[in-house]
Amino acid sequence: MPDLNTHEEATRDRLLHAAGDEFARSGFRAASVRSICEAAGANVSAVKYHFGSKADLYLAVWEVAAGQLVAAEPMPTLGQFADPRDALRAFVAWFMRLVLTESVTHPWAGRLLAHETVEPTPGALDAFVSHCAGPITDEMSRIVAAVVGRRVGAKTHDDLVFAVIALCVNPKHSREILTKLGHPPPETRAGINRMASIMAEFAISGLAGFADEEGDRC
Amino acid sequence: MPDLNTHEEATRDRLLHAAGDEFARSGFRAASVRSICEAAGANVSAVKYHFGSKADLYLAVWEVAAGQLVAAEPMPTLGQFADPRDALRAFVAWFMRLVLTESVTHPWAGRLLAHETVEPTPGALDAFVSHCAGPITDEMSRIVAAVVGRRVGAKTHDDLVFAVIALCVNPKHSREILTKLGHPPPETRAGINRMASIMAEFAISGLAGFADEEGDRC
DNA sequence: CCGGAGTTGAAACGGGCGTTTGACTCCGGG
DNA sequence: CCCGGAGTCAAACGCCCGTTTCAACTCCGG
Repeated sequence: MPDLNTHEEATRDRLLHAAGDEFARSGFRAASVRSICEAAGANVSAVKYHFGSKADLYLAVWEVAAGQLVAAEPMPTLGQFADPRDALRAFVAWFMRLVLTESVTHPWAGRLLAHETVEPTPGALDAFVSHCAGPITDEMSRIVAAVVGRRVGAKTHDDLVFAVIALCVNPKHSREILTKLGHPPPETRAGINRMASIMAEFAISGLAGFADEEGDRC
Repeated sequence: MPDLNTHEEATRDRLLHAAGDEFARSGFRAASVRSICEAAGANVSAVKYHFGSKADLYLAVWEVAAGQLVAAEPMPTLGQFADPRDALRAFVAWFMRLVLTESVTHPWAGRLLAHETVEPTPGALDAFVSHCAGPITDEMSRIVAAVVGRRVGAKTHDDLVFAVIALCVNPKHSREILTKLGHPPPETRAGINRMASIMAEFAISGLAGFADEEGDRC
């Protein structure tokens, strides 16, 4: 019997942590119960015993991830900044750190969100939307509205919101092809912040074009 | 025996078309040989007989897709436009139509590209990069450089190129979650063009911010 | 009529998956 | 002392996958 964790961490907790790492790295579908259990040093039947099924284990991971999320650095909100553009800068940096940081100690939520976005898990989609994607999208929507200032159509507004979100999450979605093309996404905190500031300025200027009609010349 | 296509279209061609549709819809991994053969009205062993394996069938589909791509409307290039911003507008619209149009008669390449970007197929990645992703990225790079005008760092330049690409492909990658959030990507040609024009203006203004240092005010 | 090449068909193979089973150990309480 | 629940384990189940086998069929020149 491996005594390394016998009383330090129960099988249930080891499974939860191994599953969180695996799901955050590979997504629900690509992660396998066997590899999770191997990483946790547990038997495959322990998943059924402690959680019920792979899907239930995934939901349990989501609960932990939500807790990590609020425990880690909080989501910046529009009200905290005098200039809405500063809010957008802070939000983009926060979001990209959340999605791109691969460290084991980092909250799983951002990477889980990235996987769910590309390949939703039917049973977990609603919880994911209401607890994670929804709040992030709502705050981004408020910030975009404040930056644009002018009234734009609802459809156009949503397009712009998801355009900014696209700038943040695309490096994660396209990680492998970007690496193949010689432009791998940043991994360090400094590198992520650097890219985030570029994306934020790009977004601010882009949104400004919708604030003053056709303001690309002046 | 189903006489609907007995001599109209050989089994090999039926397989190729069914596979193209399935791969374009679901990607390589999610598409199954059995469902492709069912759609083609062929036996599973026909894949081995005519192509060798699922991976070889996929490569054959890529060859057809490349042919469809050049046969359909050609990729806009920088040199065709007096104003590089018009080139970017045309390119974004062309790219988004390529990626988002789900019609059966539409070239498979754009949707295959979207799937390969998110989840590369090891054996096909090199061919995909050199024949599809590479040329598109290169042309986008030239257009971005022309729109920005000013010399920016190579890293920043690449970030901006992939930012514009992200604006084009993200609606495809995030289709299901966007639909869940009440903002489904456009399906019709008119809807795609409308969204493309918004993304293009967003990109043009965003790039302009890098052309004149901090030109978000004037 | 024949025979072989080209093609198709049903069935099975081997492997990975999530899940389930049933026996085993351990341990506190009647 | 025995009991019974908690936890763990190896093994197997059923399913789907890509692949393979091999018999049967079609077609056509000799």
